[in-house]
Amino acid sequence: MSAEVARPATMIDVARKAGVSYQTVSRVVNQHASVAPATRARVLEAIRELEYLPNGAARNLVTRRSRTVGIVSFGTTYYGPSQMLANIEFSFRERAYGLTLATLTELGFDDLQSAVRELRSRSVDGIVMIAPILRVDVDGIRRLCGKVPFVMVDIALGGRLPSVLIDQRYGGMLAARHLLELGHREIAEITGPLDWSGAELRHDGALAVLGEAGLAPVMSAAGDWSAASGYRAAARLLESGARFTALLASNDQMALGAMRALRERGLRIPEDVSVVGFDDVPESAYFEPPLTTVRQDFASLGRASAAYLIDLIEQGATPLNQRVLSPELIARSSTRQRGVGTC
Amino acid sequence: MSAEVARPATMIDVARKAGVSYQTVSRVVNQHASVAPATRARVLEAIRELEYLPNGAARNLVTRRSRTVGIVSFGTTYYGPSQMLANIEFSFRERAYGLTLATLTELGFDDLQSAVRELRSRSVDGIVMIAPILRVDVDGIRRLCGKVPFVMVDIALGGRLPSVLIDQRYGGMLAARHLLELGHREIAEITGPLDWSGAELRHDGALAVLGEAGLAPVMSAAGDWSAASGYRAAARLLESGARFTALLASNDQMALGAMRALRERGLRIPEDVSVVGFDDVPESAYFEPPLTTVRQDFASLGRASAAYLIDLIEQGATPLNQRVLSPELIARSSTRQRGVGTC
DNA sequence: CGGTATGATGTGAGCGTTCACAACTACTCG
DNA sequence: CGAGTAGTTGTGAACGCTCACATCATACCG
Repeated sequence: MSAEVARPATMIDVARKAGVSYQTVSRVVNQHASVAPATRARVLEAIRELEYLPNGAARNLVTRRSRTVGIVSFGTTYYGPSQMLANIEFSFRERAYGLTLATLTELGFDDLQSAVRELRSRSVDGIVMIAPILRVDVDGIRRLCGKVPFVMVDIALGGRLPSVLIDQRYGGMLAARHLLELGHREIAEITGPLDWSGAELRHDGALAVLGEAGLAPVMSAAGDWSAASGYRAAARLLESGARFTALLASNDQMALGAMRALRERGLRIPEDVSVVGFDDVPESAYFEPPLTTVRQDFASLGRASAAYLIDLIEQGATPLNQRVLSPELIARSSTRQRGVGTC
Repeated sequence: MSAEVARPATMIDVARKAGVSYQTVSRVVNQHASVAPATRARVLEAIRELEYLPNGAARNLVTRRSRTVGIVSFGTTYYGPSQMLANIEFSFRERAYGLTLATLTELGFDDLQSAVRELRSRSVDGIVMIAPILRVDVDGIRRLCGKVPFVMVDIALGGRLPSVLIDQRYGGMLAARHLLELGHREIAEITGPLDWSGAELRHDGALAVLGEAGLAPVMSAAGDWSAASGYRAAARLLESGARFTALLASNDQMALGAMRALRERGLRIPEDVSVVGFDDVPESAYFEPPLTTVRQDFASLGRASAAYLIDLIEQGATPLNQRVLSPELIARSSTRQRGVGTC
């Protein structure tokens, strides 16, 4: 009998239909106790008939909470960031938090600032930053977030801000140590773009381990994470005339590109050159040859980040700290004892 | 002199500070014309000092718009979905739309329904569904979305719902035709999980082309998109004793896994077996050998989806239709004329 | 059986904004 | 010089919900 209204049904419409007050409807919707079973049933029926959907904006306005977290991310077309995003997202969903995205187009503080502002104006309950920027203005970020709890992902800040990360410096060390243990002394390196903190840290770790052994990379070239850039970097390395028996690539894609470049010059892997990657993308076990690499467990990272932020949101202040996960060396066939040819 | 308040500043605080009415502040914030330059300056100054941030919830409540679109996605750890998500996201950001995510954990209508409900209660202005589900309940989805405009991405519905897609069936045809042109007659196939519409369509396209030539795949095995599953599928193919000179894989990762399995059995690519992939992941040019594949242009797909949905949001009803992009065959070294050995 | 705890429901107010409208300048022009 | 007009500012109401409190009935206790 009632005319089909253009507006979506409101709580008052439901209340009228069910013959109760709007407050009772609110109680049913929010699963409050003290609603008589019969009343609840009547209300639920009205909700169904009117296709009532609670208006989140109104609710946020009055409660000042949204059960939504904001994610600031960067470079989500790359494997690492996209995996972090997907896993973090999944973990929040499990805990019934909604997600709002703010992707940066470049790695600068200005972009970061407007992203955080936007998220805050959407009244998120917390913020996750997957922003692998190198120079972090610790106080700037704290000021930016104000009272909104936040967690930095994948960035080493020595506990100066709440953060969850995989120790990439250690990963770089693992890779370098592996090559040293195999007897390599002439080691070349393909780094990622050095304004990414991950790239810097991996490089740093490798450098430290080589340094301890009184060594240094025979040469270093920077790529942009892509296989194509790995190919070009390796080509540059070879053309420079540098001699090396092992190559450290800062991610698996660049390692793949580099292996192709090496092979095209008639170098065999691992007989002539050992190659180590980073990330352990699911494909790397199927490369030719299967790639020795450093695994990063993005699923655990996602879970840990979500758990940490939810703690911050729901328990309030915790002692400021960082949670660190360790990467792991996965030895496959792209590395071998120095100077040992095919059997 | 004023006490530092716990609450974030509101429009009224700003108004008081600037000695104007809240409405004037609103005008400044929303860049309305007819505000005297001097007043505007005073207001902006007050905003800066109080670190005022507009409350999005309040704004949404009264305007019934949020300049936010919801994205329903699935399988964002996979290459295709993650690229679609990243590119769609980027395109919306360019047009100053915020994004809210709802990821499905499984491909069912129930999950889809609760995802859409959640997005609607967050009062999104529109919805993008990257849900490569096979069976789509067209009316169900239309009912679910109600008055909220939406666009389906990457799913062929024959124009029954607004959709943007890459013609994957045609992609399957391209791959198969390429192999036929090279003289192959015994063709095996590794499909994706057949409850993904993309997997089904690629398979379908290939089947159609082979059928026209009076052929059919000598054997078919299903994978789950991963390189590991491609490896296992190829192993199954080989163990079955089936003879084939070419292999059609439904994505590049499975092709990679398959190539490894073939090589382990002593088969050379492309001399003994030609292999075609699908997607053209950036790495596939660096596989061993570089992979012939079917390219999908996810950036264009993202742009087209965003543009379409924004049209729908801002212009209102357009003639129901679908926008179709064509994939493209990228011939590399993993395919070759049948029966022509190494030179 | 009066008084009190308990459960179920309703009422008023306010969250921070925008919209529609009103009102007040100061200027222009015949 | 008075009417008209454009530009600038202010006022009241409403958006849909939750919170704090008030109210009412029912049950329980000695």
